[in-house]
Amino acid sequence: MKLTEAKQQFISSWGAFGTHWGINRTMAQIHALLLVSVDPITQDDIMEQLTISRGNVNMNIRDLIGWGLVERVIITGERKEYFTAEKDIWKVATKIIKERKKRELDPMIKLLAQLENVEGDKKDKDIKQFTEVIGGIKKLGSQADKLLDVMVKAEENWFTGSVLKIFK
Amino acid sequence: MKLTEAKQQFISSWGAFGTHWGINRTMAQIHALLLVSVDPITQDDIMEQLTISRGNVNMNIRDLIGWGLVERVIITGERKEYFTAEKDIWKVATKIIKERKKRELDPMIKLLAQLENVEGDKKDKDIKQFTEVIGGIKKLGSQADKLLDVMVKAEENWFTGSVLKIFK
DNA sequence: CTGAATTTTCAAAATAAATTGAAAGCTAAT
DNA sequence: ATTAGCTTTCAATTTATTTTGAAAATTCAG
Repeated sequence: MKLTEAKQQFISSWGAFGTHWGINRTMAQIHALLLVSVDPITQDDIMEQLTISRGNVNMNIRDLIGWGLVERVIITGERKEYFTAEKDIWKVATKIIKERKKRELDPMIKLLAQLENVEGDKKDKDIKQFTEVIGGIKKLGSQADKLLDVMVKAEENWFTGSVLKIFK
Repeated sequence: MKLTEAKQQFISSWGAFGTHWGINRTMAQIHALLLVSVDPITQDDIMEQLTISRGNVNMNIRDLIGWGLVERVIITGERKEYFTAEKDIWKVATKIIKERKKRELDPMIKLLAQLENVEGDKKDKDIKQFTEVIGGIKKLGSQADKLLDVMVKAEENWFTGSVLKIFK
């Protein structure tokens, strides 16, 4: 496979994968394009390469910047803004984990904690089952939360090493 | 908060969370309803409680069964089918992990492996950067894959224990 | 300050995804 | 073999999400 074809394939597949994870297809594609672009590129470059509108590029780029995955680059002498993506995949992963944890996992745990305090007789069959299920999810969520915290703070080789160690 | 209100809250929030993870809102709500229902319930019960159509319930229930999260229950003497959800959250989590790994992570790693074999001079700047990025994602994906494999095979207390151990 | 270049916004349009409901398909009892 | 009771399917509709593109806002050079 040729490089151009491979890049194209990567961009389109990355977009498809994104949709399975609650990520907008175009955002994932823009991210993919920036990942495989050696030098910073402009909004016009992105519009052209992915054949999407200016507004679309602009909104998604800002989202990606919000996720800390892309940043603006000022090129002296140039009027236009250039963009570049973080290429270190471990950093990309930790940023995504950190952000999703904050946006989704943390609020969920908070909600579950509230639901656990349902009023009524704790010995009642229905209440018992409800608090057990909610408590179980909360516990699992908190555990995952802690694990992800450790991962985010750790170095990539910690991840690699620990996993391999588990296998002996 | 009263039990009925808490259940309602859980169902609607669980549905909302689902959408952030690429899961259809209604499927998540049906799952939530089954999680907090002590006894098995019928399609009609679900239709009524969530005010959704028969077809919708049927399709999503079948999907949930496909994920191994819900199962049919035959109640002797009853003509209707009843449904019940796995209540052990650890089992729920491992089933979801196993299934998403198979459906999404594994194919992604396979694709990346193909893209790594892009033809051309490995010293070429563009090719080098491309294979580095793809290789990095593949490595991270494989590592995650292995970690998830271990988790799925392990017991819940392994997860809890290991995490706590990391904290010393 | 002026205006050309560029970025941002957002209502409207297009597209994609979820939902309905009625018809068709089963199944089990008689 | 018939049929009532229940389940499944899927084309049509509704709803939700994404995308567009032109206008407004911003930026910066002269």
